Amino acid sequence: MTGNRVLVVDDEPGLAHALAITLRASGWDVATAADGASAITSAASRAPDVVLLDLGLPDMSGLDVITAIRGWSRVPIVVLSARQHGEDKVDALDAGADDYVTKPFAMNELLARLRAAVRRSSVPDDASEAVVVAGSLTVDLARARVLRDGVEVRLTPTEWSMLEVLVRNRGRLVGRRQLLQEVWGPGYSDETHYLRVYSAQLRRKLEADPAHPRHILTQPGLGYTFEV
Amino acid sequence: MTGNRVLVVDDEPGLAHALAITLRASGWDVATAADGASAITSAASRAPDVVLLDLGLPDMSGLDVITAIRGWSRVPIVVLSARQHGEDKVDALDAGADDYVTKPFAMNELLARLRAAVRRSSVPDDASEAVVVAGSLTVDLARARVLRDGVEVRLTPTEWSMLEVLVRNRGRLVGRRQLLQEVWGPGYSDETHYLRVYSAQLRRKLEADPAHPRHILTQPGLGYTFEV
DNA sequence: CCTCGGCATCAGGGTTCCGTCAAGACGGCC
DNA sequence: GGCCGTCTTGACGGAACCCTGATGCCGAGG
Repeated sequence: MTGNRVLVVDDEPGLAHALAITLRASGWDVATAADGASAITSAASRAPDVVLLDLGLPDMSGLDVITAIRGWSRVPIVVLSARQHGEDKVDALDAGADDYVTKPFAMNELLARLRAAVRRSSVPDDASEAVVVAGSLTVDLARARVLRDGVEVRLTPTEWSMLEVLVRNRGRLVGRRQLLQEVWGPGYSDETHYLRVYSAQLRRKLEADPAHPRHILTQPGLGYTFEV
Repeated sequence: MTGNRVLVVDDEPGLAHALAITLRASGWDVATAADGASAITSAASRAPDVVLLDLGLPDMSGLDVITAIRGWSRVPIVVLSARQHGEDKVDALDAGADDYVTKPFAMNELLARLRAAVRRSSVPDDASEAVVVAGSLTVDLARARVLRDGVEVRLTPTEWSMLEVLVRNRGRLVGRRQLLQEVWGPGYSDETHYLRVYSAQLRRKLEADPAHPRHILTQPGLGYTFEV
């Protein structure tokens, strides 16, 4: 776990300093930023392995920082926030954050979550020859085919498109809006009914027990996740 | 994987810098270009092993850059784009790009695709594999001949061209647009009717039961696949 | 207790897509 | 010029698919 780069974004010098010391002691290569603008440029120029982002910044909203970084990078973002309520937790995760830690926090927990975030993101995705196996399901992204218990399952174009997006983002939350845009195109961001219809069809074709799915999971209010 | 040369074409300094750092850390020899004109000249003078091209350039369309490079070089081109929807993905692949990565992307995925692109380009077609046997069918790609149950089947030039594309991509999905472009050339991307006519003719000549084909399979809404 | 919003499921109708046949259009060759 | 194989284009039946509305379920909130 040594040598991984973390970008710490926090405007409180004391906390930022404490975090930097602790992280360096754990073998991290630490860079810091005190505001949103420098956080974005630093994320671009230094290519960190994970970003630790405090939502309370002086110059801009933490959500905008997430959105800006997500404009081009999938680097894992772990959010740090004082808010107790789940309101902005949902917003942050929807904007593209990977995990969420509420202040006050235990340093051990924070370290564990950073490690977990890096571990998840380091799963390579060689799409040109990708065959994803999830239980009795086999999804061949190159051939556009799905096998269930070894037999081919016939999917319609829209079903396949939706499954493809979910599988390419396997293990990650795919927001309702993102899913709608990637499958149906821009302008369909609010047709959430489509998602229900097609997730149900996919589950009927792919899940052993469609009422209790094990792979195509609903994250209420957020979106869907494909679990391996 | 060391020593391979990559040309990074991106007009965002931050992102280009981040890409250069990450690629160098992975053993690539990196050159950069910030606009389309210098990208083309650099591709010509430096002869990179792969080109990583951001579609959003200031001076010219990314598609024109692809077309220009394809005018004299077969270097693999991996396209980077902000668009979520597959609209210009199809355009880029039709113009001659080899692969496509959508922002936001995971660095691991990008590295994997670059490696895959170089690997594919460095493995020329092996003459020993130029004869493909599928059931009672034998397709000789080098001699442009087809045998069915040992007797030669006479194909028209267009029929052979379509079969050749399918067989060279045997086991993989060949998209409708890709098929049309490779057989009829650019500008025929929407003439899907041709595909129906010629797939029917090929099936009549090659399949034992043309109504229930075992080799030339259609994937509704997507394209065709040759199955061995 | 009732309402309300989000999710899952089902069914039908309009539309698109595929396969098929066949008639012109085109071009090479004698 | 006429013949012949090939390519293009049109028409049509049937199947598959996509969208949409209706209904029921569940949990949150008043």
